[in-house]
Amino acid sequence: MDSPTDLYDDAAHQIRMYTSALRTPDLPGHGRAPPVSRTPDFHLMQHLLQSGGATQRPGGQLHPNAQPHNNPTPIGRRYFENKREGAEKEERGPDAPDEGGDAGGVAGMEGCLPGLRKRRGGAALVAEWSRDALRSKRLKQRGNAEETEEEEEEEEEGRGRARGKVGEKRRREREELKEQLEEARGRLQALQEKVWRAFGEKHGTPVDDEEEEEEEEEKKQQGRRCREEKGGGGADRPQMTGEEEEEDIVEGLFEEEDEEEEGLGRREADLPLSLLPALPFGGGRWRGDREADAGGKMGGKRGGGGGGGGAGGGAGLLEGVLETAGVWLGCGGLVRGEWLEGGGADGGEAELLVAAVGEEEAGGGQKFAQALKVELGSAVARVIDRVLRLYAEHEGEDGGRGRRGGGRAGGRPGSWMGALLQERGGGMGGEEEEEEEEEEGDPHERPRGARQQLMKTNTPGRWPHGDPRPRQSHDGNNAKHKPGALLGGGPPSYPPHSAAHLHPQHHPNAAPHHQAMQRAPSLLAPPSQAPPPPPPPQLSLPLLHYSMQQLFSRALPHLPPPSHKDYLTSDPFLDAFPGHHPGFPPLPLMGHLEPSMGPRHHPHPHHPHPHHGGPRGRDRGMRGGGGGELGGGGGMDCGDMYLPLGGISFPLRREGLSPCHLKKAKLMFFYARYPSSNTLKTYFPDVKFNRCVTSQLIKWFSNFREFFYIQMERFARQAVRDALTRDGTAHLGGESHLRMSRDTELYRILNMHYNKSNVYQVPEKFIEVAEVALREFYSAIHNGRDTDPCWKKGIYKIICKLDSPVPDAFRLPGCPVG
DNA sequence: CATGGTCCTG
DNA sequence: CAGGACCATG
Repeated sequence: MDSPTDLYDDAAHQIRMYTSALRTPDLPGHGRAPPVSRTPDFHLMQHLLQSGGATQRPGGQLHPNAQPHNNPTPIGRRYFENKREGAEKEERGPDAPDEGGDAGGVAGMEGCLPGLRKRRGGAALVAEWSRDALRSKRLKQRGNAEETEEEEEEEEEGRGRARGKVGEKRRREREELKEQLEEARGRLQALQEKVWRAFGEKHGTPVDDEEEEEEEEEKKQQGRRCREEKGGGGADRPQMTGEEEEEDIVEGLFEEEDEEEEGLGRREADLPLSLLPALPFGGGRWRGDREADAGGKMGGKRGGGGGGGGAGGGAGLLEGVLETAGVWLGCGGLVRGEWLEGGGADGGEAELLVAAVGEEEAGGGQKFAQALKVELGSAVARVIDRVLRLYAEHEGEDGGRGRRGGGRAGGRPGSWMGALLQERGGGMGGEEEEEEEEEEGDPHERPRGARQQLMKTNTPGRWPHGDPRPRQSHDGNNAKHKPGALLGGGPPSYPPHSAAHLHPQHHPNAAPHHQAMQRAPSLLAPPSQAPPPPPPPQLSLPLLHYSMQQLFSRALPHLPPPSHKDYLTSDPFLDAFPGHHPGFPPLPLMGHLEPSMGPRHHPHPHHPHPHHGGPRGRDRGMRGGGGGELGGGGGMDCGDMYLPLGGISFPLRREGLSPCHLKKAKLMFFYARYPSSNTLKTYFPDVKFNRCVTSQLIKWFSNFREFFYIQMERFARQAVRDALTRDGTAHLGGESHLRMSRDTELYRILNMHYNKSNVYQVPEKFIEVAEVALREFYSAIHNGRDTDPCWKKGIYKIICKLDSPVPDAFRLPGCPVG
C-alpha cells in the first residue's frame, strides 16, 4: 500500500497533528483543501522525517493491542493512546481530507500533548528543550513577529479573505504556546537553581531574563563573527561549556528524582510531549502558497538560483532549506569545531541559531524554523549520543551480561530457519513464505531488485526462460560454471585449518573478546515456537525514548524498574552492546522501538528524492562526487558529530560517504544483506543522498555480499573436500559440523572484514545466516549443483530472506561504535 | 530509462 | 572497494 502512513513514525504523526492544528484551512486561492497529506509542507515534513528513521510500517503497524503492553506507566499509556489516536486518524489514508478541519486538528493536538500543560517539574532535559523553545520563541517574537503577523494578515487580506477567525485562532494558540513556554521556563529556572544550589553554583549564576537577553545578543554577535571569520568564534562564551551543561543535565536528573517520586514513567511520557510543542513546524509560514513565495525568495537569493522560485513549491522550499544549510555550514570552522568536540554542541547550535536568525531579514521564517530544528534536534542528539557513550564506556566494565542474545533470537529464527532447512533441496521455489517475520500486508518491502531478481528463478539454478546460461555465456570469463573454479580449484592455503574449523565442537569460552552465546542455536532444531508476534510498531521519537530510558536507568539505578512484563524480550541494540547495565532488564521500549523493523521498509511512495528538482540538483559525475569527500572531514566523522537527529533536521547532512559510514554499513551488513536503498537512507540521516551516493552505498553492500558469498563458497568447498577425504561419504543430512561458531576461522575472517575493530558484537543472527549460507553452499557443491551456471541464485534467494532488522541505534548519525 | 543486482577486473 | 559490463525489472 502506498500510503504515506508508511512513512511516518509517530513523531511524524504528532508533529503533523500539531501542524495541522495550527494550520489554517486551505488557503483561499486554492479553492479546495489539498489532502492533508499532500500539502506542500507535507512533502517537506516527510523529507524531514523520513530519514529520521522511524519509517512507519504500513498502517497495520500500529497494533493497538501491542502498544499498551509496552507502556509500563499509566502516563506512558496515555501518551501512547494519544499517539494512537493520531495514528488512526492517519490511517484513513493519504487522501483522506482532514475532515475535522481545525477543530479536529486541535483536538488531536491537545490529545497528543497531554503533558504540555500538566507537566510539572520535568527533568532537566525537558527544561533544556523548553528553554530552547523559549529562546526560539523570543527570537521569533523579536525577529519575526511583526513581519510574520503582518505579512500573514496582509496576505490574508490581500485575498479579501474572511479568515480573521482563523487568524484569531492561531494567535490564540500562539498565545497559549507562549504561556506554556513561559511556564516551562519558570520550571527550568527553578530546576537550575536547585542544581546550582546543590553544587555550589559552580557553573555560574542562574539565567534570568536579562542575562538571557544579553546572552542572545552576544550570540548574535558571535554568530556574525562566525560568519565573517568562518571559525573560531563562540569559544569564548562566558557560559558553561557544553560538557558542563551536559553534566548539569544529568545531575538534574538525579536531583529531580530525589524530589519527585513520580518515577520514570512520567518523564518518559512527558519528555517527547514537551518537545513537540516546541517544534517549529507549526510556526506559521510554512503553509500553502506561502511556501512558494518562500521558495522563490530563497532560491532567488542563491546564486544562479533564479529559477528556484519557478521550479515549483517543494523544490523551491527544499532548495531554500539546503541553502540555509549552506549558510550555516559557512560557519564551518566553528560548527565543526564545536560540534565535533563533542561537548560544545550548545555553543555550536547557538551559533547556528544565531546565524540563521541573522539571515532572518532576508530569508524569512524558514530559516528560523530550521535553526530551531537544529537546536532542538541537536539537544536530543546530544542526549542520545551521551547514551551511546555510556554504552561504550560500560562495555568494557560490565564483564558479562548474562542475558545477551536472548529474547528474540530465541524465538525468531526457528520458524524460518526450520522452514528453509526443510525446504532445502526441494527447491524452495515454493511461494514466498518469506514474510514470516514481516508484518501483514507489506509484501514488497523486500529490497525490490534483489527479491525480484532472485525470485525470477523460481527453482534455484534455473532461469525462467529456461535459458541455462543467462549471462555468463557471454561474460567471456566465465569461470563460474566450473565447479571450484571460483576458488581456483580449491583454497590455496585458505582455510588455514581444515573444515574442522567450521565446527570446533565445544569451546566453553569460544570467543574471548565477547561473551559468546552460551546456547548455540541449533540450525536443525525444529521451529518449536510459533512465529514471533508482530513486533511492536515503531513510534514516535523512538530513539529519544530509548535514550531517555537508558539515561534514567543509568542515572537512577535505585529506582525499581517497571514491571517485567512490560519489557520486550530482547533488544537488538543490547545484543550489540553487551555492556548494558547489568542490573537491569532491557528497557521498556514504550512500544517505540520496533525491533523487527529494520531493513524492510516500505518503499517510499513519493519519497522526497534526494535530488530535489532544482538547478543544482544534478549529480556530479559518477564517483568523485560522492566519494570525493571521503575522509575529507579529517576525522570529523565517527559519531562525534552532533548532528541533529535526521528526522528533525537535516541541514548539516554531508554529501558523500565517509569511512565511518563504510564502517557503519559493514556493521549493518550483519543484520541486512540486502537492504533497499530507501532503507539505507533512513540509516544514514547525516548523509545527503543523491544518486551517486545511493549507488555507492548499494555498491558497498553488493561488495559485502560478494565477499560474504566468496567466503562461504570457499569454506563450503573446503568442507566438502574434507568430508570426502575423511570418509568418502559426506553426510548431507548431518551437516551439524557445518557451523560457524565464534571461534572458527570463517568467523574470524568475516569478523575481520565487517568488524575490523572488533568493537561490535557480531549478532547471533548473522552467525546463523552465515551457517545457512555455508550449508547451502555445501549442499549445492556436494550435490554437484554448482555445475549449473546459476547455481548460486537459489542460495542468494535464501540468504536474501534472512535479513533481520537493523537496530535503531544505527539510525543515528555516525557510527554506533565510533 | 532508472534502479539494482551479479560478476569480473583492477 | 570502485568501475564497468551486463542483465532484469517496473
